[in-house]
Amino acid sequence: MDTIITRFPPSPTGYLHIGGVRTALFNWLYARKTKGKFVLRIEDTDAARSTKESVDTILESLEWLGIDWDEGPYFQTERYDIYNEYIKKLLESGAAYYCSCTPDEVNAMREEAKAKGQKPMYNGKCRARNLEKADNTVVRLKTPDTGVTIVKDVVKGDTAFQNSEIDDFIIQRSDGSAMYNLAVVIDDITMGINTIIRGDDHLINTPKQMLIYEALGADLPVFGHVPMVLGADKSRLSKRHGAMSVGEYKNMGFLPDAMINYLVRLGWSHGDQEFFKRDELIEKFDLEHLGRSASMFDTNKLISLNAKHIQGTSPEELADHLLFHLNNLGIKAKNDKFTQGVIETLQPRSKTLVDMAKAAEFYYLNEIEFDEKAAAKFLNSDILDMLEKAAGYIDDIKEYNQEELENIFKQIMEETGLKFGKIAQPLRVALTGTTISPGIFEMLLALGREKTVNRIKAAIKFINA
RNA sequence: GUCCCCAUCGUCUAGCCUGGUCCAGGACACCGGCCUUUCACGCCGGCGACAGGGGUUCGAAUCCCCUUGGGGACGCCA
Repeated sequence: MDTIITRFPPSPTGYLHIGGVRTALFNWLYARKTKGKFVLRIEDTDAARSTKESVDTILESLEWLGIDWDEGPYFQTERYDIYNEYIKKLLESGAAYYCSCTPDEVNAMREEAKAKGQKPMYNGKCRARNLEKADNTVVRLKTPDTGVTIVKDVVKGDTAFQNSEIDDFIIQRSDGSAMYNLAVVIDDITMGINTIIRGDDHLINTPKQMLIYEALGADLPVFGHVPMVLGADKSRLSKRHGAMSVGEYKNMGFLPDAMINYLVRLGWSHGDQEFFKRDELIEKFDLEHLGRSASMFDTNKLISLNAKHIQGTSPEELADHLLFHLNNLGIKAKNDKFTQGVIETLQPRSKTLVDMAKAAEFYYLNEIEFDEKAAAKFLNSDILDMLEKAAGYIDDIKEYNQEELENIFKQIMEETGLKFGKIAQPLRVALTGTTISPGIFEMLLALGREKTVNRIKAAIKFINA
């Protein structure tokens, strides 16, 4: 087989949503897996709705997800000359013709067809009129009246469409611009796209597009129509289902790798495996195991996968992503040993990076603010002696490591007669302000000796006040 | 209205193509327990599905038909 060339063609009429990302992912994965090429094309022929901002956010989202492209972005609005060239060919060969019917007239035709219990269609009125180009003429493709067009689809199998169900659709508007179905086909032909994975809302467009390939004598690509992603109520994903854009998921503290893992797994499977690292996805992805039925977006599953990715990613790499969320909390941190140590203590107990950033906050504070209940329960004069000892011993040890710290705890337990829990919990409040934190030793280590001692002293002051 | 697609636990899915190893496996969520210095992680267990009806067959989640349900498309949008 020749080099696989896939593409992702978003229209810049809004942010990049989850369903779009998923099809982008399938195409990207397939290209990467086969060492092929992945082309990015912006379908901006709808002048009224396309915006530069949308293009920017789409590009940003793809970059955040780590979906890179080998060619493009191409813009359809810059390719009108190419489309016109092909439209001219189609006109010359008689495969297309000018039509002067007004929108009102065409509407009437549709109503008429509907009344007869048929699919609403243009009736081919201008087909044999041999009209010349004029101000208000559009160009239509002459489609066959009989026979069937069979879409061979790698995920759905064969689907036959009666040609009588396909009307002479418009390929060029009266203002001279190309319509979607034509632009897509011309682009795919000229860009050498040979594998097209897209949402199954396009399945109905496919026979139309095949007719254009045929009229041009071009080779057909491989088609694969994947089911759409539905909201939790089984309806089409829309704003009322909450977060839709990729950027929102970034803000909610999801890792790009988790996002990718979840989205690919939604509609594709590799036996029972749920967790995939990025490279593993590229290695194992295939077209054979794409599902045929629509699936619903489940945030819970995304969250759990995110937690697993947080656990399975190095602190150093995690830090790059966490800094963004720390910054959102007003914490200026760097990707250094300290932050990496902090992360290590938080990895098993964070489901999102937002959780992690919040839980990490106390490490960076200069002064701890004590939770009222926690302080009332644990910071009282009974433990003054213990805190004094802790501050002193910790300050004195030669090596600030787990072994030494454990020894100190043993010593304090002996000297005070307190059980481990009676020491750990007040200390926890002294150091973090609350009763909830990572394990006492790992936290002590991540905090560092200086902060630890200072905080214990501050707690002593607090009790004495 | 017409055409098209789809149908396994609440959700994501394995199994379906190449019928028997499936009184249907995994994961998320939920519930219980264990572990334990708090919170988590982890571990163990539980709950829970082949949409319905007809065929074909010795045998069907798997093949065929119908019904029902869900989704999509019918634009000088993409």
